[in-house]
Amino acid sequence: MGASTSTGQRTQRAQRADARRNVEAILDAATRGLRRDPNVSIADIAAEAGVGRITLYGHFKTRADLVEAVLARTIGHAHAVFDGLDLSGDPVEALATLVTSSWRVIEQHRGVLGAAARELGHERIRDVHDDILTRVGHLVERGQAEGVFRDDLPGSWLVTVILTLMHTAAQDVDAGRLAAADAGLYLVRTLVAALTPPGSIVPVR
Amino acid sequence: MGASTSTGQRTQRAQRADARRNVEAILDAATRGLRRDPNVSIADIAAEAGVGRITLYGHFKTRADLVEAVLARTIGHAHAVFDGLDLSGDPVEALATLVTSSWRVIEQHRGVLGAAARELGHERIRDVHDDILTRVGHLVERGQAEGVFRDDLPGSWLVTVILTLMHTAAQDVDAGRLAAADAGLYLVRTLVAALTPPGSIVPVR
DNA sequence: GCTAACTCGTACATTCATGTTCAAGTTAAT
DNA sequence: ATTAACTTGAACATGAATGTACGAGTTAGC
Repeated sequence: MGASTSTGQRTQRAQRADARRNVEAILDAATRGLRRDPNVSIADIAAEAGVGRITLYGHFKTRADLVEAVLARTIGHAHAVFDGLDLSGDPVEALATLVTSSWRVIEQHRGVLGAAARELGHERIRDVHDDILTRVGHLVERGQAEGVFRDDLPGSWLVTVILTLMHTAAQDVDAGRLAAADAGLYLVRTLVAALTPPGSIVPVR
Repeated sequence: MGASTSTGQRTQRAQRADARRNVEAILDAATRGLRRDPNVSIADIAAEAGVGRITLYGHFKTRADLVEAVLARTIGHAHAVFDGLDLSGDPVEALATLVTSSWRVIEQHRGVLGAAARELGHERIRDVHDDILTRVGHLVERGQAEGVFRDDLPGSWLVTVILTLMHTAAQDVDAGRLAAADAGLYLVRTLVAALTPPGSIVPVR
């Protein structure tokens, strides 16, 4: 990471507390800024973080370094959320759990990934994005195999529908068009219905 | 429009054929470029249109003029498609008609709107976007009133779901992840199921 | 054939963003 | 109290994009 080194790299004292606070503030500001506008300037990020541009450059050598750090942190968050999910058992319940727990993370994830792709190239993010696709894909396949999810449409399309609507719900919440408290419920109802096999009854939730 | 004047503005002959061809080529290139990257440069647009940058500036005084022209043309196309749709009768069939006929237009529309919003401001596009929202909204309301669309979710959310998935399907087609021939069918199946009231059977299509 | 519309590359001015350098003040940690 | 880590604005260099100006060649339409 482009930020100042930890004790491991120098045999002196660890990074100062105000430096650590500033690094987090910069990463927070960069995350918000990049999702809003992938071309957000370094000056704007620094201003929103409440630090000088020079200070930002003290922690991140280049813009690409900063974006890389944002990407790494975002991926870490996403993995933390997904690793904590129990997606075994009834696929419909697992889908509800997945959707309710991760719609926020998905939106951050895709927003940052989009910005990072422009900055760092698609290669850098392909493998990390695939991880989430794979997890959701396995759930969809399991549901299709058990006959509780429709199999007249390919799993890849259903995965796209799931991720896209989670992203959309989060954007609507950010835009004030949807209450955060409603997002999970709306998503679960919409997606469970969308995945219900033709000829079957849409579950009441 | 920022392009060269028609006969109406000067009492000389109409715009030359090669000039009209170039204007269309520029608008086509700008539409593609803006959807790909809202910050696409004037130089790139001109190159893709196969004209000189100076020629482009001969037809459009500024970048904002060009974006405005792209917006106007895109809106015109969308209206032409929507005006030609018969959305009366069975709401489920009407939804299928809407989706099958306009997923391509929706993607163009939203891509250009997004780019135009950054360039021209959100005010300029609010009223044009509302028209399509209104038409889709009326269909959703009719379906809810007739009991064939779920009413445990607000119409505004269902409209968002419809438009978002059409946009997504078109993006997947552009990206090669989805065959164009499959897009309409996948969308219809997914959306009809998503809108089926809980406790009802998902229609087989 | 004539002529005005149309086209063009190069050069230029301006603006903005990135990244670097400088000296010096502030402050966290010992 | 000390000191090294951390912070800072201004100035600067570089590159990229927008928009303008120039003279001149091309061509569509009459």
